[in-house]
Amino acid sequence: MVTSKILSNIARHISLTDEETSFFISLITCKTLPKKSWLLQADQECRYLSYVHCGALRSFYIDKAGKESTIMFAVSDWWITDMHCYLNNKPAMTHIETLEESTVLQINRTDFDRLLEAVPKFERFFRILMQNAYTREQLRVMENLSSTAEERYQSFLKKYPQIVKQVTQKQIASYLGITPEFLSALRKQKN
Amino acid sequence: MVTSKILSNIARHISLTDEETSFFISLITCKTLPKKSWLLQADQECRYLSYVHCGALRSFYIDKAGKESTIMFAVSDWWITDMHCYLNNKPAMTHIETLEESTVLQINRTDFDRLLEAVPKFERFFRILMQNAYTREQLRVMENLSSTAEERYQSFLKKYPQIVKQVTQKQIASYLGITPEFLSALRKQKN
DNA sequence: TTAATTTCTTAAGGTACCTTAAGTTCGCTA
DNA sequence: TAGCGAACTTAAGGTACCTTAAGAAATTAA
Repeated sequence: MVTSKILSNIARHISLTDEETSFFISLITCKTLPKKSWLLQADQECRYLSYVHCGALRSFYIDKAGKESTIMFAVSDWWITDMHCYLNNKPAMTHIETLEESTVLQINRTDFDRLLEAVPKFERFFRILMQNAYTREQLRVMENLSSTAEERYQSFLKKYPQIVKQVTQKQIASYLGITPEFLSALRKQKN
Repeated sequence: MVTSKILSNIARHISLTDEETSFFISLITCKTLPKKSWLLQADQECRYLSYVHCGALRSFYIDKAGKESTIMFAVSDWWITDMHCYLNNKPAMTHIETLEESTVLQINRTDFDRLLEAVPKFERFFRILMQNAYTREQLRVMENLSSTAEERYQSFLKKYPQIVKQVTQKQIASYLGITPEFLSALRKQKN
């Protein structure tokens, strides 16, 4: 199992002893999924918080009308789950699919609690992770409220140049909250 | 200074010793602001994280075109700040105004760090606070992407019945991302 | 390589929501 | 208690973005 990447992700915010490191590693499991497979489906129990070692994933919501809305993309070194349902033990509201072959390191809910209890430093780590996730979502809400589709698209290109390379326009459109047809029209008029 | 409310807010997630409690209290300051005053203005340094003891506040963003977008409302027992700028010591992007006379308990950035260092239990407290804020924002993004204005308005009424009583329709409209005129039209057709 | 599938594009017609502007009601302050 | 400014309403005309449908291009499967 490849753990150096996840350990340096963690080391960005907290320092672990060797013992703490091995304990953490004992709690995570590695999973490799082929392209276009499910990491999670709506209504399933959301068992895992996943760190993306490599690959690309997308979480999305399907409303009653059947329309997909992309909640987030996760590429190498990102964390992904249906956070609300993972933390509150509720059936998942979202789907998570692989966009290419992906390897993830996972921790289940019980072990997550054990980890926080045994190594309180992880409270700090996840506080910072949640903090960043919160402010990122808040900025996204602000942008959705105050910008046009064109501006949001330009901002997405600028903010996530790596993701742009790994996902389709249809998926970007559903992240921006517009139709693929309209995104296509926007792209045409700019170039 | 009235501290029982903020202490039971904290006690919902962590238990403090008497000593920890007094240390925490030594770090917070109390401020009462009249109606229609500023807790924060854009471009100012964002010094404080504020707990709303009583009253009602609103944080909002003003874009280049001068349009206001409401980011959040905070009534009694909520926490509010420009989180991104508070945590990263950047000039505020948002404004926070009182909608009525309000009393807030505040902690400045330096003391926030001292608190987390001296009483690591607060890492847990703020992890949970950030977690909840994150999942709330994520649900809002989902709703903004997948629902009509009418649906978002109904959902707002249901989710925040207390807030509805304390804010104007113009402010609700700017939270939903629609014009007050359109909100007025929506309300007409339903009743 | 071809066939099948999916993505991307184009275009015409439609709708949700906006802008402007005016009138009405509400809530302050004099 | 009147008068002023803000909030709310109404309505007409406008625009950003959607829906549908079809064809072209790219990707995948065989």
